[in-house]
Amino acid sequence: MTAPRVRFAPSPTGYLHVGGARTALFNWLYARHTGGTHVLRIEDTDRERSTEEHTRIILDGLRWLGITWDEGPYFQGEYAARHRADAERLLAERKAYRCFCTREELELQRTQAEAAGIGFRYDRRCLKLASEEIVRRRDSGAPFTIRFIMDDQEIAWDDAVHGRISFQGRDLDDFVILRSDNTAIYNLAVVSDDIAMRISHVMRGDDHISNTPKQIALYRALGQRPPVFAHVPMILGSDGKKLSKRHGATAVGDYQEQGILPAAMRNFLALLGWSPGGDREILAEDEMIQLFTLEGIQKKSAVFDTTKLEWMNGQYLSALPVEELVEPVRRQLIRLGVDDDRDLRPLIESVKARSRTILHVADQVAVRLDPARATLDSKGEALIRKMGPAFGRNLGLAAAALAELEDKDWQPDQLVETLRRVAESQQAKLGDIMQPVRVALTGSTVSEPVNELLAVVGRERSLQRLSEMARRNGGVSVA
RNA sequence: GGCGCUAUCGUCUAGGGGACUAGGACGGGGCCCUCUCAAGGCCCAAACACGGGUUCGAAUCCCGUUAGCGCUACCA
Repeated sequence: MTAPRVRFAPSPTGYLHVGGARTALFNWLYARHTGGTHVLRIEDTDRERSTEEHTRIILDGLRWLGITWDEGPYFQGEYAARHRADAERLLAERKAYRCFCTREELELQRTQAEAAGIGFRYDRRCLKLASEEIVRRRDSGAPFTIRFIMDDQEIAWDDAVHGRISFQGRDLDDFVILRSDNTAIYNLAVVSDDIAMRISHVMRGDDHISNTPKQIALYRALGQRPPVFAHVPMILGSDGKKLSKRHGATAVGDYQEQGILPAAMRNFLALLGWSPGGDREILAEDEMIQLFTLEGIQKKSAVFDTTKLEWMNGQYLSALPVEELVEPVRRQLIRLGVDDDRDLRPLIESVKARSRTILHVADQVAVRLDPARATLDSKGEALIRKMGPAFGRNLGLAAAALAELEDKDWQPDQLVETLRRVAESQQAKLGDIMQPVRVALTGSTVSEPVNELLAVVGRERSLQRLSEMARRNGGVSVA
């Protein structure tokens, strides 16, 4: 058996949708798993909606996810001549015919059928035209499309994910394969290209299932054996409807913006509609490739769960070496208006375990670079209210004690010792000293251990902020 | 309306006739750890859509019902 040839064939009429990205991922995984070839083909035959900008965004999104291709990108628009030749060949072999019906006429027939409660099926009136009539109309310059003759027999195939699927030819109508402007319609273009590119496995969303019998008929009419079809389930929004803009972020670029790591996105997408069997959740690229099979693809559509994506991103974030986060975090800091040339590594290290996205890391790093940026959140406010005057007083005492430490002693061990002594001298719980410090420095009651926080913020900035907050809350300033 | 696809915890899923008291993960709840949170560990709640078969035995095979979704263009 020769190595499979698969393709990802997006149309550049919008951004790279997560559903498309997942289809691309499956194709890529299958190619890598089998040692096959992954072909990228841009289906830009819808001239009205296709743009180069969209093509660029799709390519960028694939690269970001680490999805590579071995051939292409090919552009479908460049094969118009072959599409036309295929249509004309079918016409010459009497497997297709010219249709002179206008859009208006067809629209009328459709609405009439609808009103009668019957499904519309083209009535083949142009197939019945006498040949002199056809010649006459053609010579008079009347525009026409080319329609493919659908036979009435059953068309069935063994889908690699669904098993046997069967349609009756009589339920399908003679569909248009070539527009009156001589350009191919989707079904013809796809089949023509897949034949030319020797595609052996067509993996695509299962919203294409109903196109498949038409395409199989086309393969046969063109004297070719159809490829293996694998229809992968769709991705739904949380309401169970097809994922769309209404559901918020649907483009791969949106998640990149939100600080999701490509490896996390890839892992999450792989597990949406595919399972390696067993309990595996976090899968490295090579494991994914090794374990990927068509049999593991789910039949049922899957709901995109952002919360789980973020959890997975958190997993990747904490496993990632700090070095690899420095650049993405610095980029984000600049967008936040923070330009500081300090070494970010210790700061990232101290916050990344508590973060789910790069944005979240950057926000926290920004506050540690400059505690004056800290804004009180509801939990911080609640603590101040709850502690009353003790908040400012304890803060003042802590600041005074910490001020005694010299720069070289501003280390986690000494810091925690100092604060413990303050607590003991006041016969206060450690938390009553620690929490005000935490709130003063971060605005919230949540952070890394306070001693680490102080160390990372640094002596000068910490003392300044602590005194400031103590003063503002009725405590004694030491600065 | 027609045609097609699908159906296990709220969500992602494991499960291929007996190993099912239906497992894992996210999310939720609790406990431990602890200055807080996260992480980690332990625990709890939570599902085989319904009805018929087949079989000694069905989440698993078959049929029907219901529901959801997709397609039904000179879009892709």
